[in-house]
Amino acid sequence: MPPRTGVTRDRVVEAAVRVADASGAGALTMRALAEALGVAPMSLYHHVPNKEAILDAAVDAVFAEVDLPVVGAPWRAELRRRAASVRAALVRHPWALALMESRRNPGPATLAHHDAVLGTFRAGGFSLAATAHAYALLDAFVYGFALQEATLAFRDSAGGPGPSGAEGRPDVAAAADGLAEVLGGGAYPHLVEFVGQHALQPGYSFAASFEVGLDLVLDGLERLRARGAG
Amino acid sequence: MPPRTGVTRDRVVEAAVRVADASGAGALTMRALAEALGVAPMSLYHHVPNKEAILDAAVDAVFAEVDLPVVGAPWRAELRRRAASVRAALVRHPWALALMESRRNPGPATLAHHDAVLGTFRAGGFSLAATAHAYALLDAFVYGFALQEATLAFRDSAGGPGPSGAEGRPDVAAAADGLAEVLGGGAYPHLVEFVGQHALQPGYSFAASFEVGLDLVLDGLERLRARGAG
DNA sequence: CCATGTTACCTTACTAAGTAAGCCGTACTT
DNA sequence: AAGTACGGCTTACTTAGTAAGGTAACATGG
Repeated sequence: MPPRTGVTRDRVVEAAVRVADASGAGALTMRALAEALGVAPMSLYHHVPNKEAILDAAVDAVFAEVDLPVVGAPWRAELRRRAASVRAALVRHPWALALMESRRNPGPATLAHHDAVLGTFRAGGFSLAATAHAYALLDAFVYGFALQEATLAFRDSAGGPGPSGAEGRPDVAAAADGLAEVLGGGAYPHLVEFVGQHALQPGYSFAASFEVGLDLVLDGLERLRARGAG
Repeated sequence: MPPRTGVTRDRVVEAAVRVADASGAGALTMRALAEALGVAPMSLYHHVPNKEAILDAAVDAVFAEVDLPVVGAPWRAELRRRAASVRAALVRHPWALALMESRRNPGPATLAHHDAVLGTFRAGGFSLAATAHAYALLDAFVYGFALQEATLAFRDSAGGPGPSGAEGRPDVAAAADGLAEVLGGGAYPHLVEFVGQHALQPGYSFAASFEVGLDLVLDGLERLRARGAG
């Protein structure tokens, strides 16, 4: 059914991102990918050496979506924007984070990304040593936050019109119930307080902590920079 | 050759951790696990419903290794110790982080862990809202840092008297060579500067950034706490 | 204009992994 | 002593990655 307009490496990667977005990383099989392209499974191997290469390229495609900081512009604003952009990309493509961890071969977009960030730090007055610490801290925060969001996320079904078996269930409720059993006993009092009095309250949003944390991190970087320069 | 002393659920989990530690998450198959226990693959299913449950339990086992903060003791020192302990556990069990992301059922050790951290924040004077932001930031940093370490996967020291098997291979050199090809062209100048002038320099250690980042984060938490209280 | 090669795709089949189904011996209960 | 439940075994089905090799359409050079 799909285009059939001839498969290319780029089309394979594009389809891989689409399939993973729609149905999760688990659904990203060579067969599913082939079907999405209207082609037999083994045909993919004429454009890509193996699945690993597809995953490498898919991760790089996600990096390519990130809004790069402008080297030389005020570092704090640039890196703030880029941090939000990275997080947004990882929210759009929740499967990417898990893959990044296992990828060993950075693609061109990934390298360009690192280069821009490093350049922004350096142009902003960070020493090499300070840049190392700063980059480690900033990305630890961004990736770690995204990791937590991914862990909290119950989105296992994504509303694609897939022909796969029905999967939509009250997962949230189920999880909450599951916890309720355990929590009832009086163990974990602080957890109960936190969940009951805060996390399950109407206005609560985990995502709101991103801005707060990011600003604290950027404050820390500024002090690190000042310290290094002094 | 293994014990053969009768399989139990705990033995299965213990063996799962051992296998994953020794050969990575990819090597953790039901068949490999069965062999490690001197048993046929299907025998495992008499003690565990499925592989998912084993992974859930393995993750919980890692949490069980973490040095919990003492609720009521000075929060900064307690949470500093706990952060280092979490990182150490994730370095000992590099496969755990990837699993955590996909686990949906926290075990008792995991719940106790969260409870202790939340309690430490609360007893330290953090409001519920501040606790939410603080916990998100702190764990984003810890997990994100561990994620980066896993990605870099060089584990540069840690210095403990670990009896773990020898692992030294020219992985670093290989990766560096791979990059060198690409970097040669003059693209990525900041990356070249950083790697050449800093990261590949003798004394460099990525792990050293953990302490620096952690202290900056804790400083931030202190300001968050003061702000919330004022 | 045909033989030859190249490209892009296909069919078959092998291997590894998770696990459903059901058999069997041992040991403890009654 | 007989029954029964437990713990382990064997078999076999399903899904996934991919090795091996086949084929049709088009390009090219003699």
